[in-house]
Amino acid sequence: MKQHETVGAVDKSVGYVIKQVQAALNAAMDGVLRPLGLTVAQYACLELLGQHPGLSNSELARRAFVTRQSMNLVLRRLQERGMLTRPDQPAHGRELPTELTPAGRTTLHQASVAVRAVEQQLFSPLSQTQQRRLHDDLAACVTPAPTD
Amino acid sequence: MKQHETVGAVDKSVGYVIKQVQAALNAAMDGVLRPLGLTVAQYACLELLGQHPGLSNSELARRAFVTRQSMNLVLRRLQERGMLTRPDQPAHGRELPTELTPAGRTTLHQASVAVRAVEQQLFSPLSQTQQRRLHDDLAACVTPAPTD
DNA sequence: TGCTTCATGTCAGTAGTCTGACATAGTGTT
DNA sequence: AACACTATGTCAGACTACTGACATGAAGCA
Repeated sequence: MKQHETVGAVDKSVGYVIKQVQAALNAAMDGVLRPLGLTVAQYACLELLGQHPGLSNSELARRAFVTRQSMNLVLRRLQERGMLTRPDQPAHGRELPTELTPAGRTTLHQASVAVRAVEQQLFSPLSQTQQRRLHDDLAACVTPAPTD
Repeated sequence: MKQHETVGAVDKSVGYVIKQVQAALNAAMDGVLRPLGLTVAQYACLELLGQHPGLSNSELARRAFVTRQSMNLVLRRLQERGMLTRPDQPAHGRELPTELTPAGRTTLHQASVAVRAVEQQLFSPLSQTQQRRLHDDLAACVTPAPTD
């Protein structure tokens, strides 16, 4: 309704724009994953396991930016659906290394293709060079210090 | 534990790095806002109202990237704590324009200072020029088309 | 005027995530 | 060997956010 408002300070904030892009990406991912019967968290779990087989619950949680308890539920749901397997006995400590089943790999492939397309479309306003620069700038903010 | 793994594909994804930075920012904001008795969503609501007084519930929800229902609860909590006021009768349609109270403005000021410091610290690895470039690149992905 | 369409505010139910807590296994220190 | 410390998996409860639905007010059109 009020389009005549001048651009406020939040729009100048990098944090706000990051949240904006992240929200758009999340909504778009949800749109393509829902028909596949997957939530964004479940997809993240499958993608991580596809690239790093044998990750434990805690490690998956860290890399998906959720708590162990949340990831535990995600794993349980996916295991019930036969998309992954966990050993009954811990191999090393208390860790239960998780592996994808063939069914999980199939679902992951479909989801991965769809998500990749969504991401590509979202960042299409940027050139390949700009996208790489964007990636590196963001990565520099989360890597502690390039002291080595 | 497994540090010898080569960097996987998700780390090359722009979407993943965005999620990573957003998670770090959210955690850091939560850390400084919790002592003030505010959630991130409540802070976002106050900040939006501080910069755009009189926004309606729906408009606040859109700008904070949550649903109307969620923002409705946020407003109710903040109103109970005397930080904002809503008219009993809608002025125009069904919109109830919200305004900050002096108490709300005071709390907002403290929170705003803290959040600004957090953000500044998170993006400190980047120069001012790089931060502006980062902002513009991200903004280009959410603005439909610069055809005009 | 009457009808359609859309947006807003709100209620109820559901699902997902978080916090707090506990037992267990490995590591390091004395 | 004994202890403290850390990390993992898991259970229970509370909280937050979302989906679905409804009534109301405004705007557009026949």
